[in-house]
Amino acid sequence: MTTAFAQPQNRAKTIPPPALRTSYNALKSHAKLWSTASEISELLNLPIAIQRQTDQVVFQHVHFKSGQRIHSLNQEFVNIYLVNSGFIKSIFLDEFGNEQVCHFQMKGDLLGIDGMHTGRHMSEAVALSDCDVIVIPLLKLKVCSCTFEHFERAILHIFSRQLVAQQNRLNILASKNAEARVSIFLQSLAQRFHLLGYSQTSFNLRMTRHEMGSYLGLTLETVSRTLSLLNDAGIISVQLRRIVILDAEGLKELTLTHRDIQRCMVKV
Amino acid sequence: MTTAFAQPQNRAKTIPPPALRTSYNALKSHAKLWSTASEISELLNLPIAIQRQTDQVVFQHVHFKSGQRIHSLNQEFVNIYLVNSGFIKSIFLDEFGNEQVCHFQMKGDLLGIDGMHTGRHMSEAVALSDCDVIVIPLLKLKVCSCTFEHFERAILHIFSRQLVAQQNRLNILASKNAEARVSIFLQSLAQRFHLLGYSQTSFNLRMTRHEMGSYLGLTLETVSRTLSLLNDAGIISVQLRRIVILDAEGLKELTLTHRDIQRCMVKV
DNA sequence: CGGCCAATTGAGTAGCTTCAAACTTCGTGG
DNA sequence: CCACGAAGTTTGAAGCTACTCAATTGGCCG
Repeated sequence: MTTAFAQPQNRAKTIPPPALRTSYNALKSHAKLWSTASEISELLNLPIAIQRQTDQVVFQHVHFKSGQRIHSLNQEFVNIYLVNSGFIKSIFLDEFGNEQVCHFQMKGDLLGIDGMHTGRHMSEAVALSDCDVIVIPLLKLKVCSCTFEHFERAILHIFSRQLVAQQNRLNILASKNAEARVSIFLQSLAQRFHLLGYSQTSFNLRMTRHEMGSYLGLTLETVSRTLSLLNDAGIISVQLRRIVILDAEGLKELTLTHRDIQRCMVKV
Repeated sequence: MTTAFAQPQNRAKTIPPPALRTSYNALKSHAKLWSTASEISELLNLPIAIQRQTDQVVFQHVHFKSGQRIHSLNQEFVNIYLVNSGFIKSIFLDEFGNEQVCHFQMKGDLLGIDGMHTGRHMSEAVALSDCDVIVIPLLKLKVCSCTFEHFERAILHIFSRQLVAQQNRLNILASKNAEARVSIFLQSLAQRFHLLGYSQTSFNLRMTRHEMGSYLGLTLETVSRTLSLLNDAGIISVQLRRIVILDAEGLKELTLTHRDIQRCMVKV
């Protein structure tokens, strides 16, 4: 039985901001405290499994309340975090402390790998709902190298996956208009909810218009306007954070910019 | 003595497009054919060195002429590539075959890691000048696991570094205007040339305005106009692809958008 | 020289941002 | 319980940035 790694200090250290988000703790019931490497592998949806012989090692789960920080800027890199339930944003702070949303993580997504290279986290992660997070003490794992080796290989795949995903986002920011960006975002959310077994046509956004805008490279007003537009067009129904996708096909069509269509015509 | 991995078929297979770029083969003279893992580690500028005992393994260098493909879309993922000399663009092709430039690679940069996750390359890499590229057959390395293990650890760091770099680009595309984007781009190029021992104030661009625009999320006209603007302001001198940075401080100041300054003021 | 491609420059416009105001929701404290 | 304030959202009007379309110039190569 290999040792387990306690990480309780993180939980209480960061005080949540006064604003308490709309909590949605549907998942809070099946609270687990420990996960094996196999379970983690499954959660990560990896092509190669982290091998079973490492299942003596178990990883601690930590709960975060809405608004709490999972890790913060310049914090020493010790752990990576795997979301088991809840919704998290990771943000990048520029020279002036303006936040730029990097990603929204949910079940099965990994956090905090940005700290590996420099040894310090380059970003912050903040819970947008109550969360259950598996703490993987990557550096300490080096000690029992048999486990680490498998983990490294797994993480390599995840990195590759994330790099491709980032690439995709770059392309979107570089070439799509507001309508396309928002509809791609909604579709992506819908798909992610679907994969987790939730409705893909009806869901609650967990982020503000501002956070959405930051993620999509738009202002909050443009996001709001675009949502209203899709609403008026009958493609979706928007009621504050409640989204219902009424016309999935129509939404898909919007991902093509005027520009895309023209370029397509030229080729044909 | 472990085996070395030949990879000659790549060289001749892809025919270069008719347009032959302005070649600038200053580095062509010290043509090497093989590199050890230590040499590679140094080239990659890694915090942890790939260990010396792996130096029995050597890696083949392959030459590419300007316009040739290093790897192409959907090609099976076998190798990753480390640039030893020359200038390369990696591009992403969208649904219509429009290219979106992901990155410009030069000495010490890695190519092709995007293929790891799916087993096929998600992007293409095209030489913008004559290049010398070290071929690292990542998958075959798994056989002699002692080497692979060290490599994996090294590559993990590189991935982390690249993810942070991508994050940065995302922030730029999401929040900076044309002026800021172009000046950040020029500064980044200047610094990279500097690190390689070249002049950081005077260099040749190896890419077209279109490619620059694609990378920066701008049209070629906007790039051209912005360069002319910086030229007229006396901050740089532009003569087609020849760039001279006249006022590095002035260039740095341009990286702050009107928007940034306002937000900064509000905070103070 | 002519053809081709890259780059520059201009004019007009679409789309997003900015600024501003009104409204809703939610939590807090009287 | 209601009033209040803070934060989030919506919507309008005006302005500006970057895009589109178009014409021209300059290099390069056959």
